[in-house]
Amino acid sequence: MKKPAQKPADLSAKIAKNIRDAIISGALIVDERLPSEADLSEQFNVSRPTVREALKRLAAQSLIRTQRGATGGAFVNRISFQDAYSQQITTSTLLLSMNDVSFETACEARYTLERACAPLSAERRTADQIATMRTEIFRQSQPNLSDEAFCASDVAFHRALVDGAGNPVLSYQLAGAVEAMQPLMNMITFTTRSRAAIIDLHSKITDALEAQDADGVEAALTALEIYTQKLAADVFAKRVGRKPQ
Amino acid sequence: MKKPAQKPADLSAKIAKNIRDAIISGALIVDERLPSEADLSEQFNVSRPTVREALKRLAAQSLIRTQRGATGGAFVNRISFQDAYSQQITTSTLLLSMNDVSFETACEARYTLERACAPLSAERRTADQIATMRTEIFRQSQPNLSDEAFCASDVAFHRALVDGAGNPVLSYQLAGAVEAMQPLMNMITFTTRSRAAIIDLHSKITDALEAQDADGVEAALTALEIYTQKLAADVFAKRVGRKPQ
DNA sequence: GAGCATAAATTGTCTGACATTTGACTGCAA
DNA sequence: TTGCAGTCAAATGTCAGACAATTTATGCTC
Repeated sequence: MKKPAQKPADLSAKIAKNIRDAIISGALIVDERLPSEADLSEQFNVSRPTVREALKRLAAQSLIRTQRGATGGAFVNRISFQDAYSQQITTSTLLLSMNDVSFETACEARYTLERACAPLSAERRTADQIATMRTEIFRQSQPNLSDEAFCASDVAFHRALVDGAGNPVLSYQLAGAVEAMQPLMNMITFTTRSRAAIIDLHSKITDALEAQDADGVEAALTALEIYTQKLAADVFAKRVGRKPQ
Repeated sequence: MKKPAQKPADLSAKIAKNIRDAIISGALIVDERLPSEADLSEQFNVSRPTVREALKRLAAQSLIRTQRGATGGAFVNRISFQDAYSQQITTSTLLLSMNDVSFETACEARYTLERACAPLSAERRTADQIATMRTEIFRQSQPNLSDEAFCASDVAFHRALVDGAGNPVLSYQLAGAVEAMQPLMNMITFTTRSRAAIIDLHSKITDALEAQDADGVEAALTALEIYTQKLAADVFAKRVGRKPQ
């Protein structure tokens, strides 16, 4: 007996929620194999395509992975920091670009969070991280560097600073804040003069970090925030001047 | 002419990536309608179920929404802070529970980020937020409160503190850090004595915030972090004592 | 012109089939 | 017994076609 006229109301979303809750609650543990698609379609009394749509939703959140073949199937995925990074960056980037978040607000959030890392980084930074920062500073000083490349190097510099805190949870949380700012930063055209100012502040930050001077790092970060805000304000003022509407 | 033997290699993932990139790059703007599933299946030369799997992946990330009916279809979704919150909390919670992140590390990250908000909150907190915090403190002082309810109130208290900074980006970033801690916090059994100590510190925080004393807020938060870490250490010590392995 | 019935477009779901992949099994030979 | 090759089976990946449900637009009637 078939039931062709069931209750069409986003069944795949319901099934996805059901399985997701099982994973979050711990009823399904890491690396555990889910029933096969055929079994699931029987359990939930839906067709296999519907089950598959549900599984794809979960796969999009990195909650499961699938594997073909005889011993294949869907397995509960251990979410890696890398997975979480990239997801958060995607979400944060779109959130900023779609919601008319002002440069000012995003910039303030970013530097506020980054300053929070200063004490820990000053205490724990490794020689490798200092070296990375100095490498990026050198790269930033190359005159023929494009604005995009300059921004990318800037991100790498700040990530090294954050990673210096030696706390993966902190690094993860800040990855979104720092990287999501990049598209906004890319709107700024960096002149030779402004690059020099930024590089100078980057050097101050690195020096203070090497000297384990937390207050010095914070002060330089604050100066960098103020300078960045000023640059952005100039850009926007010019745009308004050129295009009143 | 059919091509039954194409190139089976996660077509739905490729299509999803294709559309996702178009959204991120701005080629598809908010509220723009995607082609119908039939059109997409023709464009990408795949079947409709495959297209649907791709769309469900995007829906799981809140990148699109779908609507049935004559003028229905898939539309680029404006990601709300609410959407971003819940996604980030899910990811952060699982990240912590699946990766053996120590209580110590997570707690340090959380309070580090929270302290970062202190200066801004001290400056901008509204009367409403102060009132919310005092309400939660009162709730926490009820003797018959369950541990879970106590933790939930704790989260609400700290969210009010963070929201006091008046920066939605900051609130969004910290939501993950604060809420993801809750399952870890729930492992702690709060005695009457420890609740009293926490409530006392919460009061100190609120008082300092009301007085716009940023240093006072930071100091109280640090004290709270130290006390929380001590509570957790005691719990773990007891467990090890009871269960040697 | 207003109201109602119908049509059309689109997503949601089902069914059945085939392709592909990959581990396991079986049987044979050394 | 061991090693190897071929076959098989289970599972996911994909396709095709169909029907159901929903929502809007259209046209017809009064």
